[in-house]
Amino acid sequence: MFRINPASGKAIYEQIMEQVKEAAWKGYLKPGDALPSVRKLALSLNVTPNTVAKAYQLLEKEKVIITIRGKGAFLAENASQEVDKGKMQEIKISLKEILSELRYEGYDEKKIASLIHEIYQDLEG
Amino acid sequence: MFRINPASGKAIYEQIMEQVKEAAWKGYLKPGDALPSVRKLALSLNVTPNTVAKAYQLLEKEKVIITIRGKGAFLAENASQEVDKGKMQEIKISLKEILSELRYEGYDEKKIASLIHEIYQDLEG
Amino acid sequence: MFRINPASGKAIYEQIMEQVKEAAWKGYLKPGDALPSVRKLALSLNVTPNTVAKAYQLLEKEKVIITIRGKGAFLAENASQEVDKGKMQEIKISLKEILSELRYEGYDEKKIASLIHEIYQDLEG
Amino acid sequence: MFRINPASGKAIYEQIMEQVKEAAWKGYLKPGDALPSVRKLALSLNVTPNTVAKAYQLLEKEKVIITIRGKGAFLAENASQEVDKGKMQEIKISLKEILSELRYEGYDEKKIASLIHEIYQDLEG
DNA sequence: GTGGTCTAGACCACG
DNA sequence: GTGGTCTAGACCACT
Repeated sequence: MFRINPASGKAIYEQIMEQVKEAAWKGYLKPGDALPSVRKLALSLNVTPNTVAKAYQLLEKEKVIITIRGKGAFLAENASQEVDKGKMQEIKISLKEILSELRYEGYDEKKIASLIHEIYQDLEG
Repeated sequence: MFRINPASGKAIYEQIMEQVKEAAWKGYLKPGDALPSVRKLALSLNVTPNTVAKAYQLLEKEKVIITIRGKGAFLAENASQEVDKGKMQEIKISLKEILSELRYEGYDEKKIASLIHEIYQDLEG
Repeated sequence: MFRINPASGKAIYEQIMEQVKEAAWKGYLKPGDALPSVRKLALSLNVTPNTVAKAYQLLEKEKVIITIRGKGAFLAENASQEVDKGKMQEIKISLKEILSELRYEGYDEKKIASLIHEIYQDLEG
Repeated sequence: MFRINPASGKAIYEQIMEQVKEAAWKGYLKPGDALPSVRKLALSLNVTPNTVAKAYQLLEKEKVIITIRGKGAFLAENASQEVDKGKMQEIKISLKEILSELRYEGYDEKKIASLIHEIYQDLEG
């Protein structure tokens, strides 16, 4: 269900968090749905349970999931709202960094716009 | 000349690198201009010279500056002229991911273009 | 596993980098293999961990190894597979200069080929 | 007469030494010929006289030139022999390093030989 | 004065 | 345990 890339530079627990959020966001997981147990997910990702547990704890803090002792973790009722809230800000920050890089590579606003157009068309295709 | 924020979460040497690039882009530094010496910048930023040196060495690897032993560091003549192919590909991939996410968020090309414009203006400030 | 010569004139971190590359080339290290940890290698070479870390970080920039926080450093999967274009051009330029000098020394293509062969055999040993 | 590149990474005094040796070797300077004075050369290279003086002193140590107080520096009678002596060893070392790099980039002896051939033909052309 | 390298030690995040 | 970063101080070569 989830995939991680240990060599990506990003912390594994963050990758797990992102994947849960993405699943919630794209509708693969709906409010009330059960998440895989810490142990099972740890096994399937070939990671220590500690790492998965950390991701789940942080997700609960962000009110994306709810954990019930002895039963497991479930997607919160208003998870997608919570997810959306942070998402746009993250996207904007990433976009800002990339634009800054592009600018340094000699791209002015016009060239950037044209690049964006090109990539967007690529997505549609 | 440069400012860093030790509490920003980003490594100091990375912040220095970004500021040099930004100064180059905004024209505060022109090709051939001398950068502040490692020691002086370290003093003014209240950082150890090692940290500044690390930033400068990485900038030299990226061909943003040229350092000459015993003389100092200077903005490279062709800074940002020849676009780094490998880097551009990385940037395009990141951009593609972000655009893809934006589309999920319901952004069409027009809204994306407007968002880009907004962020770009922000960078100029 | 690795040996350095502090009196060789070459920087220690460069020697480490070369030795890793050599081990990769000679097959002592295969893609995915773990490198000795920064601290262990530092101990066995009688160097500070910083020096080893510098070598490893530069090797990662060159995509020779992959480091994973908390796990260690590993030989990259595609080490030496995709040839670095920029680097190849630098190598060719150097080679051209050397061949030019050899020609001045009176070496014709045949003698050069024989010299190359001799040095190459030397490397293998 | 001489050209240096302050950004080449090589020490300037070494570059001057190499250029004198090259001039001797290629016959531009013959035994007994006067070298430019320290001050004049320093001026024309836009370098401090100290740097030129250092190069000349080392060249005298290597018996490539002879300096006479109040008169200047002159190419030694047997300069080209002295020059040749060290030259081949330097070339071999450089060649070894380059072959090592090539090997790491995935070139086996056959590919190296073919590359050498190609570059050699280029020189002839 | 300049940058390049190294040491010895520390703290942090991650697994 | 791992690597990533930073500090404080040292020595060196070069200009």
